[in-house]
Amino acid sequence: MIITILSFKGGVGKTTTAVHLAESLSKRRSRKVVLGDGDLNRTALNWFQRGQSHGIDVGFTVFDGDDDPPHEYTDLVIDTPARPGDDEVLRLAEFSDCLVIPTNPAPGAIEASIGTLSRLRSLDDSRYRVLLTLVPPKPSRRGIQARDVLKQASIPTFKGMVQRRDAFMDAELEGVTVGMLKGKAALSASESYATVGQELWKLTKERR
Amino acid sequence: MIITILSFKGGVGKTTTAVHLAESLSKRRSRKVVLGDGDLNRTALNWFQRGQSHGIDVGFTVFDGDDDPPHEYTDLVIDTPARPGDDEVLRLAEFSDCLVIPTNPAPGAIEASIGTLSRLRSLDDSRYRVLLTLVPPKPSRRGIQARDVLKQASIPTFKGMVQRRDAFMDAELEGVTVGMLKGKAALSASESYATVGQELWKLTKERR
Amino acid sequence: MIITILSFKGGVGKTTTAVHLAESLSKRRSRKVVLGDGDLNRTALNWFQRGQSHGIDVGFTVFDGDDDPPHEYTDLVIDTPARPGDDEVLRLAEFSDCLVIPTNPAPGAIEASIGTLSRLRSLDDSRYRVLLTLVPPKPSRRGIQARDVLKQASIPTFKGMVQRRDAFMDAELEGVTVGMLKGKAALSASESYATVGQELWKLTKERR
Amino acid sequence: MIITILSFKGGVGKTTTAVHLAESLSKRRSRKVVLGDGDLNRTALNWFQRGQSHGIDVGFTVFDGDDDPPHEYTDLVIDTPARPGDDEVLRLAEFSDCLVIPTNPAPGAIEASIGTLSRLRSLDDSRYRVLLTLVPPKPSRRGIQARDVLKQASIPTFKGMVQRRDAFMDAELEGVTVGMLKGKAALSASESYATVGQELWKLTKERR
DNA sequence: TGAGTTAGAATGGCACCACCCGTC
DNA sequence: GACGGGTGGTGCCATTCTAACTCA
Repeated sequence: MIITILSFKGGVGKTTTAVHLAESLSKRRSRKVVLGDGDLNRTALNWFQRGQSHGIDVGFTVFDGDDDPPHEYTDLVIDTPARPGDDEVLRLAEFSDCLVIPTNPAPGAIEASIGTLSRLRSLDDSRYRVLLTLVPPKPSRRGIQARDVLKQASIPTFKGMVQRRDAFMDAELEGVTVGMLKGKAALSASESYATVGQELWKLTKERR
Repeated sequence: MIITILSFKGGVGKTTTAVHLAESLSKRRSRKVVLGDGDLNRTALNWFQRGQSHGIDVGFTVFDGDDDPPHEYTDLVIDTPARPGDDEVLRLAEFSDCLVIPTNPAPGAIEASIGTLSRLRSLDDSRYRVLLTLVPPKPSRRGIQARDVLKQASIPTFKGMVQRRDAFMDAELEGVTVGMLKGKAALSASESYATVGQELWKLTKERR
Repeated sequence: MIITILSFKGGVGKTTTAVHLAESLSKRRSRKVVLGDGDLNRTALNWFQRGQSHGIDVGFTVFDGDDDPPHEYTDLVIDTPARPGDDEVLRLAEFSDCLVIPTNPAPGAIEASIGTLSRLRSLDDSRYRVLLTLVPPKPSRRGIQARDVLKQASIPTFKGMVQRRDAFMDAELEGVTVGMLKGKAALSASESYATVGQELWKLTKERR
Repeated sequence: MIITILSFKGGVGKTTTAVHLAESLSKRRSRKVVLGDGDLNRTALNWFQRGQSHGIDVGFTVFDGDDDPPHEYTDLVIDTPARPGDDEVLRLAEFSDCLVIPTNPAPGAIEASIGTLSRLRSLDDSRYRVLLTLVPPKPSRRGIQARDVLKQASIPTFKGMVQRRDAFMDAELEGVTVGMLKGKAALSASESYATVGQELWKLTKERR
């Protein structure tokens, strides 16, 4: 299975999403997951470089997107560079079982996603999902409002949203996934991606 | 005076910084400020397109970075596309009175800034400043820690930091600057950029 | 008042003693204390260099022992290089109100102190004191045994002893004194030097 | 084979390391080990002077570093005076099969080692190893943290670390090595140096 | 419109428990 | 083998700040 993560704006948690969806997949029975880091900053590679020095195993393999992938895997998660062109998006959609498009609730990011995705009407709705990330905690309704705006533009979204949490920064700093950190906040953060991973799993069921 | 806003990662508040520093400059006596939107998403243009329909004047002019600037101005603020190359940074520094480099406290953004800036040792320290943006509110020490890390890498930073606040999203949504919104939060947000603007003004004093 | 810290072996807490006795003195009313770092590694200077970057004031001034001391002070604490010769010890004793000789309970350190000090019979007993440092915690009797051995050689010691504690490493790492750290351990560590400082104050009473 | 023990700070267990590595070597088949005491306090000579009166044989010979070594030996361990200069270190490295640099986890000692060793970039990495000594027992993470710091400065360390134990003082007091004492603590202490001795043996394999 | 209230996030302080060392 | 002490980890509470809601 091939999952491609892309976004039309930077800083929306693209690499965080790639890493944690890869982890979510790798926890399923007899799945060998590899994560291809195609980001220009090589954020995912840097992420786990910090952890490898502490001898930590995350359950999946990260490789440079410019290199060939490892020989054997069941699932490939691709972290793409930001701002792909329209044809590039269509090509990636053709190539992948599902496009995951993380977007934070900022007007600019939402607008960029809507602008591009409503232009690409040839995209199959079951082939992609927008994931709301960096959502402010609960008294704020930014997340729900953003999802409403996307729904009104008939753009499919994940039901699950990922809250904005310092634990994600901690995880990146330590070179691990949030699930490997201790504490209530980390657990909650981990669960949010687990939920999204489950949605993704169901969505791609018939294509496996 | 020419102020160039650049960043090595997306989603760190580059356009927000450009807009509010332009506003801060435009409030000084007999200054005519123009903001050149060079961002690939044209975020700044979209921002004020929303406001213009409400007949709002923000005190400065925004123009497409691919076009020529308006004929008369005293200060030019440039919002650049993300991820400039090393030579591009040096060229912009040569061209500008000051580079402003917004960075959020996430490890990836800090690392990208340090990586590039410590490589460019030919950069004059008085020619650029890193601005910490999207800083979590006070119980969190992420902002101070990030500034310490930058200081340790002997990278000059603005003393003032910009907190993460929903008011900035509101402002973008309304097509105005935060200073035009009501409420305590908006006032505080506006003041943080005013402080940075003052630092910037002092910094570029001798070059005016 | 001039207090000179010397030792006949390295790694017995000489700089730690100098720093915390300087602090103890500086807490007395209207005392201006300066600490001269004569150690070859400049440990005391490095110590507070770490703290100064955080804008911390320790209540006394540290200066390079090769330079002239600051103009105005009431008390001068000198951290000397290790292993002074016999004549050097006598010269320092002449020059100072009190020699403080930190020694840990290891056989080699005790032996070195006894060897040198019992050779220097011309030393006035009120002019110097051995301070037992890095003493293992209470079930261990190393500290008391060491003090007995010194007493048997009729070498004057401080009644107070300084326990071995991780808090001292923490303080050095943070560039502060233990009294500035939080926690029960740090408080206890701070009190032990306060006690020694009080003994030292009484001892040098008639010479002030 | 020539093993040189040196350190940039005093009181880090230099002589203890020299003695126990000499013992470790002397236990190998058909090895005649001599230990040259170059320390200014002649700690090693004093150490075994205490034991010789009890008619104890430690398996290797200790001689004064200012004298000529005994005529026949296969391995020479040298206990040097503290704080060698840069050129002295290079000369000793040239002269020896391996430099062993004991360092305790105190900030000052670690810093001194890093400062000197990272300056001497001409040193062959296979020619020296830092040995962490006097490491606090297990709940404390000082040892591991210190090793991480050294690793980050790309300074090679022994994998084995030597814990801080009263048994080492007992051994020095009795004039024997820890392996000759009874009790669980002494056994554990002995094993830690045996492990380091094994690492050292493998490291110098090709040079023998 | 403005003040007070509420929920949630994040840090700091605190007590409690586990592990290990050294003595009896 | 039992006990006292140091160190680190965990869980709990208090504090501070944000954003939304409510009431006058």
